[in-house]
Amino acid sequence: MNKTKLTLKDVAEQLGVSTATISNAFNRPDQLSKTKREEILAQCKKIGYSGPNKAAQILRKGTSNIVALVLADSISYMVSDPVASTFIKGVSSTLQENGKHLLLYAGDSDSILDVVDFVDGFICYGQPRNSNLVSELAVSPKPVVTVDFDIEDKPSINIDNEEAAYRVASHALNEGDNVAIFGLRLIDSPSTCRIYDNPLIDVDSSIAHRRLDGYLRAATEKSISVSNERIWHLPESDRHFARQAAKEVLTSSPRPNVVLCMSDIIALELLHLALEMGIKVPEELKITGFDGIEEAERTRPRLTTVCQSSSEKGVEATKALLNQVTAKSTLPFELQVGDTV
Amino acid sequence: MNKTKLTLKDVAEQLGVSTATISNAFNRPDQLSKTKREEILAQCKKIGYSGPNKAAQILRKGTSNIVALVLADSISYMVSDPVASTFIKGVSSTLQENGKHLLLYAGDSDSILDVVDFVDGFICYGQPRNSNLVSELAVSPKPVVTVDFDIEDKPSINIDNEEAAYRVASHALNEGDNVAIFGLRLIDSPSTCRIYDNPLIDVDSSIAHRRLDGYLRAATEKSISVSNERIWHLPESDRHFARQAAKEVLTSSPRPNVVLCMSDIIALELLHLALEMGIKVPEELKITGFDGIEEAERTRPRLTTVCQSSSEKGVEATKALLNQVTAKSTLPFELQVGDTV
DNA sequence: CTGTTAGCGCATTCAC
DNA sequence: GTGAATGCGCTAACAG
Repeated sequence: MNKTKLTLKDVAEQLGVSTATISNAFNRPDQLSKTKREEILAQCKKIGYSGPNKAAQILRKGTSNIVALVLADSISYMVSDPVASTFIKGVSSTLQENGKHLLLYAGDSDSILDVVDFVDGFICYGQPRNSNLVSELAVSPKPVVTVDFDIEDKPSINIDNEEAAYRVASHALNEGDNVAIFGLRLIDSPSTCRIYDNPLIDVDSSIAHRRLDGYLRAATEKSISVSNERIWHLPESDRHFARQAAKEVLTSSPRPNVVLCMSDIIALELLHLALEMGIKVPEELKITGFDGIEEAERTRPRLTTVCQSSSEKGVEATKALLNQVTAKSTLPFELQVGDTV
Repeated sequence: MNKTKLTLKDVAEQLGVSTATISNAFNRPDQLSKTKREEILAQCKKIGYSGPNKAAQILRKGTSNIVALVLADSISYMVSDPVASTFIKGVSSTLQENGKHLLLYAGDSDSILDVVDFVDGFICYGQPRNSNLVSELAVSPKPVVTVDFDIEDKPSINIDNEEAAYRVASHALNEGDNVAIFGLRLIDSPSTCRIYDNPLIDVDSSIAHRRLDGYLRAATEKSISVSNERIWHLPESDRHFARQAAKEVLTSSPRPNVVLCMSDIIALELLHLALEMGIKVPEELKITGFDGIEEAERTRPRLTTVCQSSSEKGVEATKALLNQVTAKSTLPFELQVGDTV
């Protein structure tokens, strides 16, 4: 048992060969004979040398096999969100297949600078809460792939949110409907509220605004107008925020007969509260969701929603990063008709 | 705009000071005057130098601020499990507070050797599916903290699983009861089944066997015997596995009037199926869970279970790692009486 | 308080 | 196929 950790140099001395030979045995099999290589590896194993030091390799090679997944929010929040965790699944399984490691990075961190030097690239899932990260990613020397939002000149994975929202809303709406919308992060407020005349945030870049565009396009086509006091802002796709909005909307008068929700989580919360209150769905209240999470499939009545495959997004984003793809790509979505419309 | 990335040496030259001064300005404020330091930092900012290269620091200092969280299973599975994701929350928030980064590591990986050189330590949550990892962690030169299982001589965070199981079972059981148990990973099988005479796995180290001990102690005290055909094995705490076990147990004859479940997820699935089948809970069927997840609090009737704070486990494990604690510690649990017993 | 120097452990030239 | 030399970018020790 050696007390101090073996280095490549130690091993080379012990085996009576040069350091390059040991290095090649581990990294470049073509540089030496098969028998010699295997002999060396066997010897190394015997003396307890498990290969070149990774920290040194990172410096020397400039690659670490570590990919940073930058989340929109704190890790705490994202990891319990079913949509985000499904995305993480897709990323992690693809990384694992390719021998890469996953570093989880919070979107409310100050900066990516303290990892940019040693990670091989970034997957950025949703617009980070700290917009500083976006600027840093934009000029990062390491590859970046964004998902559910865009950075100029960087590859991205998206669905057509406007069209998806339009499709589900078109399915739900009829002329004369009284419509409310549960939106996500539309204005700059930490709590659930109607948007009224508050300034909208990230109108150009946020998917929430694309979805809103789609909803409103469908409404307009049916000659329905939706005023700003019928549009709720929820800071997160979270059932607690949703519950409050649901209470407000279901006790408002006149009560809307359609509520378009920007996520399944908030749609389900509304659905539950409506049923508790004895409101008939869809006869008295129609509800649409967004995402297509598993819980929505299990719930009765089944939620009408737009399915996007979050895990596939994760897979595609990871592949795009690993293969140095530079194009932006748009994934398909699917209208899923349930019982709530 | 410099095309090639600036190094500390470049900067030192440009500013006309030595490399050590630049290094000290960033790393050891006490080594130079405040004014000089601030002047240097300002200059660096101006020329676009954001600090010493982290990859080089990792090699030089031997620390990276990266902590690996080794999960029991694939990341895919763990990230959607509410108990695990709550644990991850605790870990990630504590790491973030301390400026550390989180590397997620799958328990079905081949080896920890490809990260051991550059991470600062390991938190191991549950016994990794690949037992090889346990051997490697046992001799790791980097600090290790285990949670929900033990490695000799390494600090750990646990609850008293035997006692917790005993307590909830004692609450549920009455003399003459017909008892079934839904256990986790009791035998080596990838599918739901009764354990019969199959060889039990990890009897000494697994928390599932401690819980089983507790259940059986409570049963024995009430003069109840539980045969091996009344004990189910589920490979994971997953609703799909649970559904199958639930079907089996609810259609078995004589049907048990108490089912002790080793997780809330599987208890809830059993509860749902029982209600679908028109079985009255708790009159005809009593159910206990384990963990105390949020969904169990929301569900009606409320599940009787044992609450353990997974997020606190995460916090404590992280603190133990960062503070180099060496003692094993046991966290409290709490019996949560609901409506299902 | 500041500058010089010697590695951290390795991979890659380039000669042989 | 192999071995010696250079430096990846930095920090800690030391000398001034």
